Amino acid sequence: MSTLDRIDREILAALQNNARLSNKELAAQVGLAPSSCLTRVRRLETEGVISAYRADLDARKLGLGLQALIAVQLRLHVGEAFGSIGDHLRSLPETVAVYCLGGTTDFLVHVVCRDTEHLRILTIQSFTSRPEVSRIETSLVFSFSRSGLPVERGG
Amino acid sequence: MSTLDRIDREILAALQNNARLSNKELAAQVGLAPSSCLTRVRRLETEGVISAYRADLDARKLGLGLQALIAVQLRLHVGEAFGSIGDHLRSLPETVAVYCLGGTTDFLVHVVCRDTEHLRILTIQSFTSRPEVSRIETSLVFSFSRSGLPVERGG
DNA sequence: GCTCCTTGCCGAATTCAATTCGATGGCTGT
DNA sequence: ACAGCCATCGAATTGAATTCGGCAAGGAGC
Repeated sequence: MSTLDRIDREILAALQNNARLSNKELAAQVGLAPSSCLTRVRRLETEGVISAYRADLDARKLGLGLQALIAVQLRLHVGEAFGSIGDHLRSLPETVAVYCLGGTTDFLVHVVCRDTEHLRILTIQSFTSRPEVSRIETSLVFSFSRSGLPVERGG
Repeated sequence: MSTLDRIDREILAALQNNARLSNKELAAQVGLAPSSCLTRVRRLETEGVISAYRADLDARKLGLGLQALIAVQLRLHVGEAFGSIGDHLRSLPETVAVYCLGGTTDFLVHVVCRDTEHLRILTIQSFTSRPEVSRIETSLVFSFSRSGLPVERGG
């Protein structure tokens, strides 16, 4: 796997900002011919530097106006169940992100809900009732913003 | 703004999964003619249901092998500085996501770093040294996974 | 019940982009 | 200096995006 030069990084920055940029426009932005640009994008894809292209949706416009972070602490003796509870948390439809952490909190789960009642039922049914779970702490998310990875000078 | 029907939701699910799906393929998946499908996608974009298209990059392949969550607690009397510290946190190149929370933790910041030394300097220079910040707590992120919003039956 | 109007769909025609491929020029190592 | 390698280019081709006119279904008003 080759190293990323300045143009690669410009490509990554541009696609991180707008994944639907046409190859022609992208090529113009980075100063390459479309064919050369396409070659680089393909390489970045196959090497896994670009892992996916995703559309970001507005949760509120989907009727999901409530977001929360749920900190999960497991019982001490459930080391072997670590993976399965992680899979469970990831598989919930309300789950947007799962962090597996070091420290007293084992998992931090970002969930979206319709309303507080939905959240209440979710915490009870999918978190507290699990035997591996020792305790949870739910925090309301007032706002959430995400940005891309820093692509300039990565090493 | 109109309500989302079953086909809209199929479009959203498909684009959430692969934002670079061609309009032709997308149309085939949802059972519409390409022209009709394009009309719907345009509507979802202008209405803001689709807020962005982003390329997901592999942090490790960019030389960013260390991720952390930094919980930030502000001093009691800095209500007016809430916005500015939030902007500061969001503007850091290492920042991937910022949660503004209710509870004892005011902000939770997801950062990516090259290594532990990078993280150490980041926490000191960009977090602890800020006057608005009362205390921080840094947790290592062992793994992180993100999924799309639930698009079927939104509420 | 009829008609008008709106809305969403289709498919052909057109425009434009993606992709392929052979040729060119620079770099590396010998 | 020479040979081999690699990334680039640009023309040609393929294929997709986009536009547009017409059609059919559904609802409102009469």
